Amino acid sequence: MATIQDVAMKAGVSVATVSRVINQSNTVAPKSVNKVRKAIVELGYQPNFLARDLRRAETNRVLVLLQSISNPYYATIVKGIEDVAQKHNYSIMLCNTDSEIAREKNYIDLLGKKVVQGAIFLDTEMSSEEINLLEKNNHIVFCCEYRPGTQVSHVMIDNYNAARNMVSHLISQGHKKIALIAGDRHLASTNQRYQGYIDAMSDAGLAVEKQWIFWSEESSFKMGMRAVENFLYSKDHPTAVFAMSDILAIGAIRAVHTHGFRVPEDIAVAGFDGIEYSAASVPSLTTIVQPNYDMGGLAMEMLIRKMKDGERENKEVVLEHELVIRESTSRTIV
Amino acid sequence: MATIQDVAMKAGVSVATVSRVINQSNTVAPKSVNKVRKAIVELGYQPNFLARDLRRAETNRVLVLLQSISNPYYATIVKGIEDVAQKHNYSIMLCNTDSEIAREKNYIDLLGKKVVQGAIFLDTEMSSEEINLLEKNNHIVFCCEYRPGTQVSHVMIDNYNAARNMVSHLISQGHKKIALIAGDRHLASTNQRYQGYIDAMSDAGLAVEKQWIFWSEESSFKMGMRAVENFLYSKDHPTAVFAMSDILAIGAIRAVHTHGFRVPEDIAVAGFDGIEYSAASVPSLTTIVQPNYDMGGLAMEMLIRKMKDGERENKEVVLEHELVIRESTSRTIV
DNA sequence: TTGAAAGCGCTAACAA
DNA sequence: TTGTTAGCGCTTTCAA
Repeated sequence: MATIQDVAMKAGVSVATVSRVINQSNTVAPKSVNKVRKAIVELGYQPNFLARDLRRAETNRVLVLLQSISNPYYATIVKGIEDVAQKHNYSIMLCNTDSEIAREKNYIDLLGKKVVQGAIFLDTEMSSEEINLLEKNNHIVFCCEYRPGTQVSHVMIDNYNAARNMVSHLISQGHKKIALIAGDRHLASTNQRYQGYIDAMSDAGLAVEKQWIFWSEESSFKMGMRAVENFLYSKDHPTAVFAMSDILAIGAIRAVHTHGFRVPEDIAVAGFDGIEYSAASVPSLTTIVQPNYDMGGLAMEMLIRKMKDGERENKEVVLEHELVIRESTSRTIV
Repeated sequence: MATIQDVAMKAGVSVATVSRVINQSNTVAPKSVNKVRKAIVELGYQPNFLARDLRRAETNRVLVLLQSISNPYYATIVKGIEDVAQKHNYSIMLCNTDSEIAREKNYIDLLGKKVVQGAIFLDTEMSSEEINLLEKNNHIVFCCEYRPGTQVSHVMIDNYNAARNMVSHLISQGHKKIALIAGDRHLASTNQRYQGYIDAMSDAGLAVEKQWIFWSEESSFKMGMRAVENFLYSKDHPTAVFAMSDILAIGAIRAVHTHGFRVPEDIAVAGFDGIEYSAASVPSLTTIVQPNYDMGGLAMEMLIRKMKDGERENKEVVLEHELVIRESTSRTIV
């Protein structure tokens, strides 16, 4: 384990000079640069980042907190974050919280412990008070989600109008009885989408039956299936289902099939998010495509401005969504 | 930003005593413990881990390298790794390489730079020489995969027999013309599965046509679709397709449908991995379920033994797989 | 253009 | 039971 001392010794210069070479200072004589380079190669030297980071009081590392990487929705967002991070010489620590508060707390502590310089939340179990407190002393940004009652930068789509668009589409296909598979009530996006659904229905003069709404804390195939089983055997059952995530929607499609009905002929199903699988499922899934890559990238850029330029202001950035109509809601296509 | 100095000052003790309290040494007088605890709370002190890690020359952090979190196959493995890591007080750094050698190199350098103490590879672009070199000076373990020609601990299933089982199942369903969608040729698992396919066919006295084998470097829906399009319009087209991953298989199913054929009636499709989708797809997918959670956990345990106990020996651990038959290959079920 | 030396915040050996 | 102090490996200021 060669240290900078060893390199200095071998090259016959001081550690300061070695440090200058490593950090591309241009005040080192070419001859010295060569000697140092040679010594570095010969010793297989790599600088100890713990020492460097301690000394510089910066790690160029940020935390990215998500519920679980098993949710494909996150994949593209993370790619956007990573690409921007890399461009600015930051690296990211991806952390699965599994929605466990203790696990999340552990990771968040990495901020106070100086292991990371900032954090992007794709998801959190913290209360709005905790979030506001955290924001006071740390650089944080929310991506694709945020907690109502907090003042923290975030980048999102217009979830209210996206949901409205989707429900209007279903109505335009002739549906009058439209069920909703809703997500976690604590999330802003859930509430906004819920309101979009309610308003679209009421604007069309359609009633919303309580038994058509299924609340699912968790976005999983299983919950999508369970929701459909709930609807199918209720009296006056819905002819269309709007799920707040593609995963829920795909579970819903599966359950409709399992029970011997067809999508979209018997029941139409629509999702939300635009994950890759939405295009590959059978039938392909009508969904709201979120600009996930860009949202991730923008969130990272906002975070970098906070960390580098000390920007204190918190902003809301809203990006465009897109309604993509596919087989699962199309009466004309099989 | 309170430091240990500040706490010592406030509590009226030395930094050593504060350090002892933080690290649960039981040689501190209860009265001192209380004073220190109080000061810590009042100052909102958190130890600087960069300093601690530098001093201790350990970070209790390990690297987990994978190609992309968008592959749901990794989700359960990572969960297994994380749970074991947490139990032993390690935390993991999850890194997407995107199969880019430069990005991978960057992450691997974190070993030499002392940011992490070990690494688990779910995937790598490195050559066997590079891997062997890396293993000399670092603690590394391969999980669910390995590179032939390397001497590195790894945990896997018996890919050869798993593939054989699957192809035999297809043959038992009456198929004689069975196509293969193969993965990245550099991976051991690909070669083993390939050989299993070849041997199962030849044991049954069945011919393997060259045009029935589609090599796909990448495990994506798109490649699964492309493969099927290739097969569909070849003369003497196959009646069954064995894909080396569930993602490829689901893409294949999608393409069969798109072209107006049915699964499994016209073409049966089998996958490999046992990802969550495999049960939720329409039709549900016959696949080889790998014990992903256990494989991840075991890999982490092997790594911990190397890091903590300095175990040098490299082992191969082989776990059981399971053939799960579902709709996509079943003639009896619709 | 270079080197000496201070010091980042912590742990741990040693002495008291 | 406690405090003093060296030092982990690096960067950076200051002086030469």
